[in-house]
Amino acid sequence: MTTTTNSGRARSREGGGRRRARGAAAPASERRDHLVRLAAELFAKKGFQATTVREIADEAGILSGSLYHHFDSKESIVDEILSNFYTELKAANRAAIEQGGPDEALGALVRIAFGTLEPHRAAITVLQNDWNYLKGLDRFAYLIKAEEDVEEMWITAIRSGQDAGLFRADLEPRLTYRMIRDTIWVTVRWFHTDGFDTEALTAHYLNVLLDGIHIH
Amino acid sequence: MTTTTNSGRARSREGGGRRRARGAAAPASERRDHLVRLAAELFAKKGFQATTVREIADEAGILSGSLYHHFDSKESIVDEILSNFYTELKAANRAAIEQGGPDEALGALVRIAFGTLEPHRAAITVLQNDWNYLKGLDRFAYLIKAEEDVEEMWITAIRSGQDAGLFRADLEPRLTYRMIRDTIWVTVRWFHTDGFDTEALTAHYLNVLLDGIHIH
Amino acid sequence: MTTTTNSGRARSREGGGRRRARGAAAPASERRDHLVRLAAELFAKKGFQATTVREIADEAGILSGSLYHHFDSKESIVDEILSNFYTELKAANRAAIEQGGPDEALGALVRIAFGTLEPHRAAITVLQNDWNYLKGLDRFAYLIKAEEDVEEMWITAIRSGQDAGLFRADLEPRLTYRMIRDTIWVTVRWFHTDGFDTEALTAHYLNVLLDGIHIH
Amino acid sequence: MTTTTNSGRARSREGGGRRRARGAAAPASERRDHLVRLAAELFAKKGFQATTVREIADEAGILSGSLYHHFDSKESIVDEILSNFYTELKAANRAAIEQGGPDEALGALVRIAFGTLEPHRAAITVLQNDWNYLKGLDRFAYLIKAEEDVEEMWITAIRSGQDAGLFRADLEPRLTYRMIRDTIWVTVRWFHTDGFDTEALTAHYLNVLLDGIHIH
DNA sequence: CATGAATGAGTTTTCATTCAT
DNA sequence: GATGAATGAAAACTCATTCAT
Repeated sequence: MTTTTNSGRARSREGGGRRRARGAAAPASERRDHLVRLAAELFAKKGFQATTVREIADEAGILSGSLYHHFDSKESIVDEILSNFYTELKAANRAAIEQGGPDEALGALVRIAFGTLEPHRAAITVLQNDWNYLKGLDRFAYLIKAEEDVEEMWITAIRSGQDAGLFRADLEPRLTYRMIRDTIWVTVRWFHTDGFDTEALTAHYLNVLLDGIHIH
Repeated sequence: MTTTTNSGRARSREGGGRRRARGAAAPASERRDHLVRLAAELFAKKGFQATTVREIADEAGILSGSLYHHFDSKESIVDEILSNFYTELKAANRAAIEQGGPDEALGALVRIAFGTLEPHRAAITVLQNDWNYLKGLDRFAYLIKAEEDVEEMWITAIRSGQDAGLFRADLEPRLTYRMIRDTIWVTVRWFHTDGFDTEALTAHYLNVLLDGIHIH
Repeated sequence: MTTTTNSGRARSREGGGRRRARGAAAPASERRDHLVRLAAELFAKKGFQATTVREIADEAGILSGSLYHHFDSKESIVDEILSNFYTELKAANRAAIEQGGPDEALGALVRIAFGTLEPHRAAITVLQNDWNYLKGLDRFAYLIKAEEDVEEMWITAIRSGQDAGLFRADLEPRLTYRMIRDTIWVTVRWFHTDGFDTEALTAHYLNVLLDGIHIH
Repeated sequence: MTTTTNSGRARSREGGGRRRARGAAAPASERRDHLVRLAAELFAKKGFQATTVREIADEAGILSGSLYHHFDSKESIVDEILSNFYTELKAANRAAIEQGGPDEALGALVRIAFGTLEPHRAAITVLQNDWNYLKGLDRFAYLIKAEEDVEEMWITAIRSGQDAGLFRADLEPRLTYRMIRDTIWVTVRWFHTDGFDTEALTAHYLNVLLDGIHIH
């Protein structure tokens, strides 16, 4: 159930290749991490497909071929970005739901979700914009599993709140989760550029989500 | 304020081309409409960039070159899809806000938004997934204007509700609009596949949005 | 057991692609056949890997990218060459072993093998020189099967000769087949260039093979 | 007639390089020999072109760049493999043809040829599979000469047998040599893997070659 | 001796688009 | 309207080789 990075496997030439089959995760190095970060920015800004490896290399001040010293493929770069994101998200969520009552748990999940917006802006953006394309590639099948794991945690938290009589019983948990998740993550498209700060945004959302638009 | 289709203008090689000049709306024909619909499905499923004209042609049972008897370019196909959507949406919204109080108006806007999900599933999907790319193209600048027009209608409705003491005054109208719009449209990714029906979905959303998750 | 051409399947982008999935064999056309023949010459002369698609295109007087209008990949070109060869060889062999006694059958098999040298010089050359590389690719696994089919025909013929008391019983059929086959095909490397004609070569080989070097 | 290793000469960029000039045989070392052996295995398994220096380095547990402390180039590795082979083969052949009559001489040449199959499996495999490519490189011109020397020895032996009335006079010596040589060496492709042992194989071949398939 | 990073020139492949028939 | 063939520009990727540390 460990969402290990896929980086490094699935070489095309099916014959003999072996190249970094051992451990699992790619051989982290400072240089490599730096390149991943540069690529992430570009992927977020222009989209995965629309970003060329040349652009990534240009950004790093090297030639495009030189990128392949560090990565197997363009896909393996985005793989690293996305798997990092899910690894962190799952760990944070797991810690969150083990403490406090349903209200605290749900609040924590929401806050974590908002909290990922900045550090993982690129990953979330890519997930929003390019998932439709990436999901078609075998290599990213594991992300579907990761997302399901996250969903389960939310649903559990929502159910607890309903059982405790805190949350409305007529809410369909899965639907509610998706609504909240998408509502939060979709803001990645504009919250940053338009000068809202995360704190205010989080507060606003929690407010509306928990208490509605109507005046009671 | 007429958002005319852009089809046919702004050819990249502006040199010799002539082909249906003067913004005259594209020559509608059954065959053409059919092709647009096939393309829309593919754009929605695989993304605009990832869909090749060959795939569109394949789907139609013709060769890719033959598509160019009907369209100037691949872009002009998606243009048609998107402009149709905005034309309809704006018309519907305009009609909606001219009737009833703020509560009815907002409810109508929400219902219209949900109502576009099925007939314009492809357009909305493309807008979600490929907008980041498309917005970079001059030809689609008019869509930014269209979206702003829509935003204005929503904001007006929300402000009316606040002024009437119906909606909470602490809500930032623009933020609230985006939150609602994104929340609704982002469902295009799963509402269809996972067996929820539009009616139930709309009700659920309105419920949560207007009255919150908490029990009052 | 049909050695169908592999051309056209195994597209890389595993997602949605379909492109010519129907029938099986690629859509034959004169142009296409011509290109295959040009490529075959080059593959034979320089080896599969050492021949670039640019060279093939140059030979045809088109640009390298234009080749992909006709073929999926460089591999699919060589696939066509090799599968054609085995299809013909198997058909000819099958017809041969159904007539006459073991002596005639073996003679016919040898003659067929020699007979392929000229029309299928390229295929045999590629098989000699590049098989080591090609066999590593999944796409060519079917050739292993084809070769086994051929082997079986020979072994059956040899066994019949032994059972009939015509051929020496101490000969290991499989070993003998391979020795003969390789002996014949390996000549593809020089018989052509050095001015031997097929007739004389065949006679010489049959002579030595059947009656040995020694004087009796 | 000394077949000196070519290692080190004929660098492609003849401009600035200097590195171990003057045909002086390469500096043998245990480490170096080990690397050559590893490379030989890979060349035999995958072909010269298809084997990357990275794979060789991987096999040795070092980085590809480090290989260049031991070798000038990838070509110089295969050069070492091939020249070793021919040096040994010629020496052995020379010794063989100086003793006994034509029958013994031819038998000895055949036995030597078979005897090289195991210790020089890689060299012979490369010669079979990659010669077509390598022969195009200036650096390997000397191998053509070496092969001609070997051919001459065989032809001399065969002619002696014919002159002595032992071998059939109608056999063309050069053709016969090539047939025998290729017949033997081509087995390098399967004799090893399929469980035949050299002894049995040699006996079988000599048997068939000298006395034919027919019963006399 | 080895590493780690990079070069540079090449390779195969992709695909929207054009156009004579 | 459609075909079939091609263009052309760019894409991802490969890999032997170099070299400062």
